[in-house]
Amino acid sequence: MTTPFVHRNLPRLLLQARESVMAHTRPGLREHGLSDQQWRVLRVLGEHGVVDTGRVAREAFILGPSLTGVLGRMERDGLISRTRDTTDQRRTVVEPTAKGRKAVEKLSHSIEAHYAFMEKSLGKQKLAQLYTLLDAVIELERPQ
Amino acid sequence: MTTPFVHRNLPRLLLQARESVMAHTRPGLREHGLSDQQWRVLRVLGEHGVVDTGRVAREAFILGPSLTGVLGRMERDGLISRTRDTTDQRRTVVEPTAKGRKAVEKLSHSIEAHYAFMEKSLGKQKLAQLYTLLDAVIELERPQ
DNA sequence: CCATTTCATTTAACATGTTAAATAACTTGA
DNA sequence: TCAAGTTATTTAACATGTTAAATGAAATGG
Repeated sequence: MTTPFVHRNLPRLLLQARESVMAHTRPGLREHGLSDQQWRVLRVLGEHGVVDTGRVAREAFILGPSLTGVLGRMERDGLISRTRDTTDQRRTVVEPTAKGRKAVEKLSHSIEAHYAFMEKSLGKQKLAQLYTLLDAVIELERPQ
Repeated sequence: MTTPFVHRNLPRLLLQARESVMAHTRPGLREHGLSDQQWRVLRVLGEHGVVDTGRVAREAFILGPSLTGVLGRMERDGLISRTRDTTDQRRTVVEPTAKGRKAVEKLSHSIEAHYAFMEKSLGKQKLAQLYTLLDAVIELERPQ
């Protein structure tokens, strides 16, 4: 039996690229005591202020059950607060604390600087091209 | 405080693209009782036959401690066998069983078919372009 | 108005990711 | 040759991913 693979390994390549980008961001996150996932949550909160859990899950790309734990630890660490939605008691509403907002404020600057670095070293066009191609790949398998 | 983010969220985009591709592959893997990681291991074994754990870890992009568990369950499920390297007793050598090889054989076909589909719907050039851009991003942060 | 259905989140059980420390086997230099 | 350093893998402890089932609160139709 010969090697049955002809093409590059796309999932692995995507995983590796992601790791490569995060390798740059992670040290900053860790300085603030944040995991990757906690940062994703904070980023969503930084964009929208007060958000229900469902939306956090969608935008941070974290599954519900996983998010339950993440939010629990973030609350424990004083990064967010959770309350029940008064109009719909099924929903949980999440809000960053002052500490959480401060982390977003500081980290967002260094992350934007990283994008500037990538635009410079890779080329602004190529980066835009990458976004477009990734969007296209995502669109390929969209259900319905 | 205004929204502090200007750029697209590249790590999230990469994660989403990966999920999108895997969404197509996963059902086939599950039919064979394979997790994503188990498939990555089998793919490496399909490419090299007999490999030591360290190389599996590198090529399947799985950290050592994580791999220990994955290989344990794969051995339990009759997909691989493990032996000590005779010349260097520190190393563990991994080999696919007949069952494991059969899974690689079958799945590699449907996965190659998926690449054909992506080349057709996205364009062969664009896919190649995506590979190139991802390689460039990976190269950006290479240490040393 | 209430039984049924739908929806949002959590719990449970197991697999995997991640870092640090432990183990065990090689390697090296005095 | 042997103590010290290095390398490969595993163990430990905790965080996260993943699927199915449970819980509890709207919504809906008869």
